[in-house]
Amino acid sequence: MPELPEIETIVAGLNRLVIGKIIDDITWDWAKAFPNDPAVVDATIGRSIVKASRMGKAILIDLDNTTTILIHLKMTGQLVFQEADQEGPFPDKTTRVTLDFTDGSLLYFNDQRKFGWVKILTSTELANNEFLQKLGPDPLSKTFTQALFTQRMSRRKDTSVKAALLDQTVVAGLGNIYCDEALFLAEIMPDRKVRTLSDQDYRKLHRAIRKVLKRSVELGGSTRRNYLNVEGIRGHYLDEAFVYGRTGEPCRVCAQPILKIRVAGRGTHFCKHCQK
DNA sequence: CACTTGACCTGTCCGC
DNA sequence: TGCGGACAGGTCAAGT
Repeated sequence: MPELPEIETIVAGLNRLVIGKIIDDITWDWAKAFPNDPAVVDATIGRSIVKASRMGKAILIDLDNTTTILIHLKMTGQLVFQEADQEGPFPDKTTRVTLDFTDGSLLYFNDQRKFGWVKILTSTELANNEFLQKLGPDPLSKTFTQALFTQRMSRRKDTSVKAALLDQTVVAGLGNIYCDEALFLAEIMPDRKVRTLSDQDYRKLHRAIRKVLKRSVELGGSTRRNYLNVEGIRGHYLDEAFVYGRTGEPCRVCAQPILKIRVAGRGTHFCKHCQK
């Protein structure tokens, strides 16, 4: 699902809606989505939510007992909040985990494809989490300099630019949509080998990544099928996407039809005329 | 170590 | 209308 802009939107929503709420109960219907020791779950009841944050595409919800609820939405996960007196479409058959708060409000973790998960971790377990430790720089942070980007990419010289961008240890937060969009803006063919990139290509790509992610955050992310923010609302980036999901439609720059191929095992959209 | 592919799941869409 | 296959916003474990 959700890539950096969608996760950023969700985290902002959590910080607006669930801070200070006290967990009254946790229920789940799919064990793999909630792989936690019963004693740890028990210890979480009665704890309150301190803050939400993001590392790449992972969501962190800190509790007041120094534990953190770590969530990955994978392809089709959603986190949807519901007020006590509110009517909503959830829970439904995709609801995997439900957090009940003491004031009667709820937070649903829904996931059609069952790839995502919710894990309760101690501060030590969080600090030692290998996936989080290995994440590359966050493209929206000041640490994401062009020099660091180039250096990280250079570990993947023999693969396609697209495969390198999808590698979360190179840059944290890009997925299939924003890779295609950034490569269009940078005028680079997705199947180019990393080793063929010039200094100018790196400059354009670094800039394009930041630009497209910032724009999508402004528009609340992208909704293709499943993505919803915490308030159950869709994102609108795809209304103005350059290539993603626009196969056969005219390029917004040159009017040639957008093409779709397979790169790094993923559907990949591009403009043959604009990208080299 | 780096690269590619299949697996994890459910649902939808497209061609016959 | 039904059915099979491909594909869908991600990551990990295997294989080479």
